[in-house]
Amino acid sequence: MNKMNKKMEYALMALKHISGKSDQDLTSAKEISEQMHIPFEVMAKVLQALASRGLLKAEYGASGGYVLARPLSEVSVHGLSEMLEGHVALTKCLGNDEPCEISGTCNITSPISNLNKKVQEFYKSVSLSEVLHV
Amino acid sequence: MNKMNKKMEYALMALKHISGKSDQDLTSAKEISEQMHIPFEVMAKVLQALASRGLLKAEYGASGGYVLARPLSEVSVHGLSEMLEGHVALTKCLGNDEPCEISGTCNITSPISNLNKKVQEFYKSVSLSEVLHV
DNA sequence: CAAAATACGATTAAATAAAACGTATATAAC
DNA sequence: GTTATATACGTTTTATTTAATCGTATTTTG
Repeated sequence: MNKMNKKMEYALMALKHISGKSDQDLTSAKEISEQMHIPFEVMAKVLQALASRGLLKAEYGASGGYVLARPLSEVSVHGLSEMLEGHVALTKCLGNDEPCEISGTCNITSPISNLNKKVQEFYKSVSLSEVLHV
Repeated sequence: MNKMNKKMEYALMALKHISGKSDQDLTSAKEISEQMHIPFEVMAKVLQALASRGLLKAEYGASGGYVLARPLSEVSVHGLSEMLEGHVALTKCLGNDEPCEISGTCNITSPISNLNKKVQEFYKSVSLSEVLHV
């Protein structure tokens, strides 16, 4: 129940790291992965995901790297997890892609849906700048 | 990030089922597992866990079963997940049993701890009666 | 052109969760 | 008392999910 995954941890570490630098100072995936002792390939993918969703801006080529594209105060924890994982929900059946095998006899369809909504609202209410103290 | 596990789902289903009956009407693990199409052994363990933590009262023998021991308004979602999983936290490093391999270079120790506290407070604020509409 | 960076699909490995198995114990019905 | 049915609980196996690795392409600086 309710555990954070590595992608999320790595993303928070990277954002904390990047937000401590000036806008002209690019940060490479290698730089973060080495300083934080995180596998390079995994860190790179996390940064790519954040860049493709518009939170970071990527510069190609040698001496390239990433820089913040939006202020962290504008992005919530929920927003970040959506950038990394797409649709986020308490259970698979809420994603409506898979109808769930026991949906015919399930007696908590509505309760789960309501709780899910509450949880999402909570995570939407917490900004990244608040979490990271930046 | 933030997914509910099966134990939790099964527990909510069982509590919803049990709470719809009178205090004299015992509910067996078999009854719930068959009606909800949940593996009997798994359902049985969930009920045992809830009984050992005082949320349910167990009656032995033929015609035995479970009955609510405490009102659901007194127990939170956080409380329920603790009954099923013990210590609950966003990350393993917060459980302080395992010190985490990158703790020396981790730059989000305090942010994670603060976020974890907020999340726990949120889940403590939601009662089971509220979730289950009982 | 060579070096160093992002981009991204595919595969493999590790960790976790879920389910199944086996046995013991308690109690009601007969 | 014997049988049937229930809880109790530790162990093992299987399935699923997550994390990490591999391989290759593209871009840009020097």
